[in-house]
Amino acid sequence: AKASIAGKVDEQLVDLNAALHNDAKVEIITEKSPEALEIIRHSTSHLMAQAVKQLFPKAKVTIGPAIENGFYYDFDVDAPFSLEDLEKIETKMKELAKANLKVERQVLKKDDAIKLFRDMGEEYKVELIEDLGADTVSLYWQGDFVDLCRGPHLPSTGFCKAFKLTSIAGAYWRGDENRKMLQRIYGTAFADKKELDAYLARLEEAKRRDHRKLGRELDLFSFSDEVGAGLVIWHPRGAMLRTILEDFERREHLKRDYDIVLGPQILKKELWERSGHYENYRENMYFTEVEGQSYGIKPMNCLSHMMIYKSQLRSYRDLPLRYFELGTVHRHERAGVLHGLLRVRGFTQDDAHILCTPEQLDAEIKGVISFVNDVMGIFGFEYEMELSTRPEKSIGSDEDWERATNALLGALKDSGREFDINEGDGAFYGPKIDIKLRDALDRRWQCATIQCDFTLPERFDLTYVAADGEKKRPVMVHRVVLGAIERFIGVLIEHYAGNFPVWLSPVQAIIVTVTDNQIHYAQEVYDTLRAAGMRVQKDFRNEKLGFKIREAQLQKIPYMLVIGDKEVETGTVAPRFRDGKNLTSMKPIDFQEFINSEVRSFH
RNA sequence: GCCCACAUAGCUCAGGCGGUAGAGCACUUCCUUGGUAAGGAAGAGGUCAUCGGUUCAAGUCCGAUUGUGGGCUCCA
Repeated sequence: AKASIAGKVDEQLVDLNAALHNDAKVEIITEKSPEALEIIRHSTSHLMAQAVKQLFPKAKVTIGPAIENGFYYDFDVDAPFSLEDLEKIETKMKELAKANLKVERQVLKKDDAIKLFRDMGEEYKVELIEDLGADTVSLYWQGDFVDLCRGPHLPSTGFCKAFKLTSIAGAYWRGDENRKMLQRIYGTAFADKKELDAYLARLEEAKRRDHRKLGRELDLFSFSDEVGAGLVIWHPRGAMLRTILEDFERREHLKRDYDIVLGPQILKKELWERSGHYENYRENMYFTEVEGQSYGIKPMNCLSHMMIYKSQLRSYRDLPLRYFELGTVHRHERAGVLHGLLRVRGFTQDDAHILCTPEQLDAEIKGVISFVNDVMGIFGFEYEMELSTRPEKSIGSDEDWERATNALLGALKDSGREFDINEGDGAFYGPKIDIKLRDALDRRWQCATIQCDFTLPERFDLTYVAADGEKKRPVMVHRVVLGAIERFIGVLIEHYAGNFPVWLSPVQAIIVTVTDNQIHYAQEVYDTLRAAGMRVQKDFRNEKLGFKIREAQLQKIPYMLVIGDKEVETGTVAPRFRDGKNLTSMKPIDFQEFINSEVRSFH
């Protein structure tokens, strides 16, 4: 039987025992309802706060919401929590859940609530109530514990049946780095143990696929203390993977009428001052000074592209111009944010800048969205789009911002897909569309972005001659499809768990001999396939076949071509796929054709 | 940048209360020529991240630095 845990009255979530009025539209929320998880997690966070208050009476409570995969609660404590504390808290939570304390809602006048929390020494709650600005607030009691909360909550603590505390972290009060750092405890909760276990298993799977682990095991890349944090060193197989992606990108861009361009790594500081980057982004840039001239190592590629535009007088007949560059940039990311390939200091963007007339803007943005859609499909990613609007720290006129925002909005609406709006999340020079892909484990990653910019063309006085002979200002669109190649490869590794499709595999096949007797023939096969452009490797070592198969399997090489006496006699190879399936023997030339057909389906 | 934790052989990890290091895999050599996920033996490998301090004595205790992990803030 499904237990009822809350209710919905006139589309509002309420406690199960909420008062009803005539004509109310009533719905019961059970443990299996889509709304249930959030309530369960929120109530579990209260349960955790109660446990913490009992074990650490001096701890001050702040906030504790449900989040995507669980919940957290922030506490102000004298000493940080330890891992042992976490276990104690979890044990205490189980006790409190077993006691099945009734959870009760109480509505108080603002001043009474402030007095209540002030008397308890809970100054964070006082601040929250004061900022709410409401006349009355609701509180939730369970045993001796009370928390300021909108609700709804589970009827009693016994409904918290499957939870686990997962980690401790520091977190700023109200997310402000100038305010006090609190201690946050993360946990997760589900309706039952089975769902909790499934979630924990998914975490294990994510750990197994971690691109940092696979990157080392598959010998793709490394980092070095001596080189510096956040700077990737690509090993042969990783560099091959990158090259395949880059070749793919060049082809796809040429198909869509982009021009490939290339700018220098360092540009004079004065240019960055003119673009506004020096003003807005200086502390994240690297500079180098020679003979009294300061240069900025580029953190983005747009300035060279604008120089190309400015190198001649442009006519409206030339537009749109689409400049594409696999542009390597350096950004001094703060030490604490670096993370494997996903957040680095030196990386290469598949960057393009489209310069067009205002009339062409809609079509160009639509073109980029369709480009992104094609590429995501090839890698098997679902994705979601978000529009980010003007932030507080920004440059440009209200009029330009409105025009740019409308252009993006129009293209999004025309795409026929759903999208979210992030108010105030745009770049300092313009609004943007962010595209977040979903990988095989349903995690979201930001890769593609489309940014509208009316500011840089103004600052650099970009113009074109319109049909009427007047000089006009072009619009600039910054866009990436994969984003940073480094990050995209990190996501790809985890998405495929290292089992890249054949067209992406750095090594597509490995030739494995059974004994030394076949080396001569095997070498011929190797040379033939290499010459035909296949990424093939050889393993002619004096080891048992089983051992060599195991190693190739662990390297996740798609095809193993076994050559024994039989194959030498018949002039064939015996292919085995990495899933363990053996294919029928075929001539090397036929195998090459077989692989090609698989690869061709992607482009 | 902030909070917490961590740093021992190429990799994964052991090393009570301070007394100059150990395993498995990988590597090298030899034996083995074996048909689809580990054949056998021997050998070589470490300024215990770096710098400084305490101590008769420091992987071990303390501090700083660098790097890494989980978060927070940030991501033009």
